Amino acid sequence: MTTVNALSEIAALMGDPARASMLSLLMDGRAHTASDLAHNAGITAQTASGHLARMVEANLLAARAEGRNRFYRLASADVAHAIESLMALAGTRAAPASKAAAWRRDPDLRFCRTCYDHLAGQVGIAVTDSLTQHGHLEPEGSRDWRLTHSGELFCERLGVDLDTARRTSSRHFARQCLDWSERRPHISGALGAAIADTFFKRGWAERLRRSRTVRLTDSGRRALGSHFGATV
Amino acid sequence: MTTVNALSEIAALMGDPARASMLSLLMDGRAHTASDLAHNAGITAQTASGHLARMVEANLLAARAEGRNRFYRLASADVAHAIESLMALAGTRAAPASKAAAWRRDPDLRFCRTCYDHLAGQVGIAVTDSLTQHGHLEPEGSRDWRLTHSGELFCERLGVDLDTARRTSSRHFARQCLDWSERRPHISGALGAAIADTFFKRGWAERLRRSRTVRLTDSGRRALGSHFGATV
DNA sequence: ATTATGCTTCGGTCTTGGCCGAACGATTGA
DNA sequence: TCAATCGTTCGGCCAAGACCGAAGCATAAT
Repeated sequence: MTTVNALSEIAALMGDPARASMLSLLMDGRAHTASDLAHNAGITAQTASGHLARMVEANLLAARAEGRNRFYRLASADVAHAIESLMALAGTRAAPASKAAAWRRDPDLRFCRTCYDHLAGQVGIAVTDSLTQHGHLEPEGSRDWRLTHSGELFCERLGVDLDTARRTSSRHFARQCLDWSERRPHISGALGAAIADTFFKRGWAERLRRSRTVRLTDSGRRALGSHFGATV
Repeated sequence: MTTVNALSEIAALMGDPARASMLSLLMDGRAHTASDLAHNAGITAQTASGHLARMVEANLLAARAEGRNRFYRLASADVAHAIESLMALAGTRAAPASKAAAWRRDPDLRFCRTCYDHLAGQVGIAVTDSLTQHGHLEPEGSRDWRLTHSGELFCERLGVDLDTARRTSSRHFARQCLDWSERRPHISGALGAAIADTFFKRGWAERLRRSRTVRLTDSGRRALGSHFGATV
């Protein structure tokens, strides 16, 4: 039964503190240089290089060379989701007053963050809820959404790049992603990423330096009200 | 940021081959004795005892003493689902002709297996589909099902112990669980477990020795036709 | 009582693998 | 061409932890 080995190999890769630190940083969905990841994990470049090579080998990460830099990112949304599921599990540990669960109570992280490449937290839920309540989005099956005709018009009015989103055929267009802090689904997939892009491009939200936390700007707060009819 | 430590600690626990082997065995949803788990993992009882204690400490497992035996089981369905997500990730490894992915092609496992404590695979999907198509079950939200009035009558006629299922209030009653082989949701939660129980009690299905594989008996095949209007 | 079985704790061995210093290759800029 | 930067490979050091033998403590069977 090789299923056991496969499980332990993948888990062992995630089980090293240095590698887990790198994976956590990469959970923001962006690509980071090797030295960036090394510094963040508190190890030297040589050591990091070995870790990164092993994770690329195991298809957890993808690497892209650019000049003398080398950028690493999570290999797929599946990897991100597996990491999220482990984090959620870690959060439910019984240890009373466990410090390990402190991050789950981080109010900024619960308010707005990136989940791989789309918006999550209260803001992600607010956007998703607004779209469904206005009939722009409908659940389709148990894991997808369907963008209605009115939804297409709404997105175009907002400046969401639907064409590019549709063109990435290798990827689910509109996916339901379970939000660990809100315990409800928000929108992910190519459409979710395109919507998040719009938020960043129009200055409604900005990523924080070294974390998944996203700050909603004042204009973003206004936009949520005027475009989505939501207050957060 | 302690989220990193939490992630690496949980993953490291799953990352040891012996522990992964135990977890895999426990994925059948049943409780196993310490010696059973030790033998299955190919290690001595002392070593296994240490592993088990650590996993209980981390709330991955729950232990129950019975006579001079000690039974261990997965602590929650969440643990089972996290393991499934890692296994799914391991299955998508690029390695061409990888032996690690062989188990994903096991036809018996795809046909019928236990997923923690309910039925999965083609049979699990067939049961779920039949219930929804006859209006006994309706999707509720993105992660649950609702048992309709006709569904209650149907279950009672079948001999499903709805009272007990309802009484386990600590648990979701009817949950959608994504089937990795069929890529569609089947029914889990207390109701899913009660339905699986019925299949075993009435001799429609039987668990195989040391695996998650479930064999559908001849009477089970007939029952699927007569009660559920399904052929598999 | 005595013996057998299941499980655990303790102590010690040994392998695995993470880590860094040093050296090297590749790319960019002066 | 020379220097600076980023990344990698190599070699050796070292600690974490997986493993087992021996012993102890329950519970159950005779």
